[in-house]
Amino acid sequence: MSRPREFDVDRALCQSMEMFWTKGFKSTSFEDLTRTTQVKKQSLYGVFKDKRELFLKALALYREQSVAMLEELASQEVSPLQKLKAICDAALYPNEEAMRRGCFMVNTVLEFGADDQEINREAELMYSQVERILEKVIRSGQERQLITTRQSSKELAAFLNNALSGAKVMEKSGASREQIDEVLRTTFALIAPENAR
Amino acid sequence: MSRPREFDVDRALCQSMEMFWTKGFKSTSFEDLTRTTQVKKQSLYGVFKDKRELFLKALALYREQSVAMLEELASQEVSPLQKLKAICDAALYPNEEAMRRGCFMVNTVLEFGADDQEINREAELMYSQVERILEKVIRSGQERQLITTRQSSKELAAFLNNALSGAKVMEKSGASREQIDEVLRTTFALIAPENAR
DNA sequence: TCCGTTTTTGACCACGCAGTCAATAAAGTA
DNA sequence: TACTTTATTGACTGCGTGGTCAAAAACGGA
Repeated sequence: MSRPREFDVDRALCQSMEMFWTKGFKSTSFEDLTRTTQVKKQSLYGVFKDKRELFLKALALYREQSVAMLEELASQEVSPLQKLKAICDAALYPNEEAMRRGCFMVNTVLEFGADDQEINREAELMYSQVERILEKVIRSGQERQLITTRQSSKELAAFLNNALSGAKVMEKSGASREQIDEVLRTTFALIAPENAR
Repeated sequence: MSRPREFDVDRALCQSMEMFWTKGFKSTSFEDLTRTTQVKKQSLYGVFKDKRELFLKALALYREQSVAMLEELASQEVSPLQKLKAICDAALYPNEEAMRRGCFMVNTVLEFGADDQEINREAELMYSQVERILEKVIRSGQERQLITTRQSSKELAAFLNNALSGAKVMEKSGASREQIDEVLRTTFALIAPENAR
């Protein structure tokens, strides 16, 4: 009936995500996108309304991938504290380049600010999903008496998530992994003074 | 000898800082700057080499002002824990608009990323100055047995500073003050379980 | 083989941007 | 008052940008 599309939309979206993650929204030009995706401008516009829609789709993809990775880790058969540590590691260092790029969601929230509702809806979604995962693991740690501070699992999850945000800022500002890990060690030591190794 | 300058450089720098703080580097156009400062383009160029130099000066000014404010708070005659709380409050809510703008330094680090050495030198300077202040207060809290966790003052200062970074991200992402304060309460409760009210 | 539909392609446009130029104005000095 | 020096002013420039247009190409169906 008609000419079929020659490029893989998911692939292009994924590559665009990498680009936006690395350079941010404003600093990524459409030419950057056509170069990395090898898809011509008009073909992208045929699928995505404009640069912003492509960005929002890329951001949602990032959230889905990240949350899926953390959920996977939370379902492993290790102790709750080890799970928490693994989740933090994965959130901060999901792959090789992440140290330079930081967290796409944090970068984005900071770039767009408090006024952009669509962006902030996405960010809140990620925050709540990550906190839900953290809370579940923390609760199981409390049930096994590994975490005995008097705070609720919800409070601790929000607290830990916040510490992660801070670490993601450090990451982007070029702090060494050792510096970041020291902060994280302190954080864990405060949550589980007896059992944080 | 020659015609004297008509505008106040410090005043223009301060106004530029507000602008950059609100909109970031890339999103602030030179026209934004000439409008808020009421100084014509060429006059600004007469004092500052280019937009970037003006930005760097504004960033340094922000750091100086912020650190001075925190130092002032640290020298008040109240208990160390109250001091810490006051410092955190001042770091997060230095004035009315800060909730929307977040922290200029965190915003900047996230905008420029790990590659910009000049920016990161400035950020590291602020980090180290703030941590030095925090550490001093924490140490006095330890000496008075108000803080009895086993971590060193240096570790706790880095940890607290990191929690502040996280809170600054929440701030910029439009979280409510109540949400932020809850995280901060948890943070203080973990540092000083007995004495954090 | 021809037609209708949709993708592809590259040229194109209007705009906002940082930074520059050259003419003019204003001060101090002699 | 004339001269030197610097600040001011507004017009200008070149570039990169997101987004559009219209022609050409490729496919499926008849």
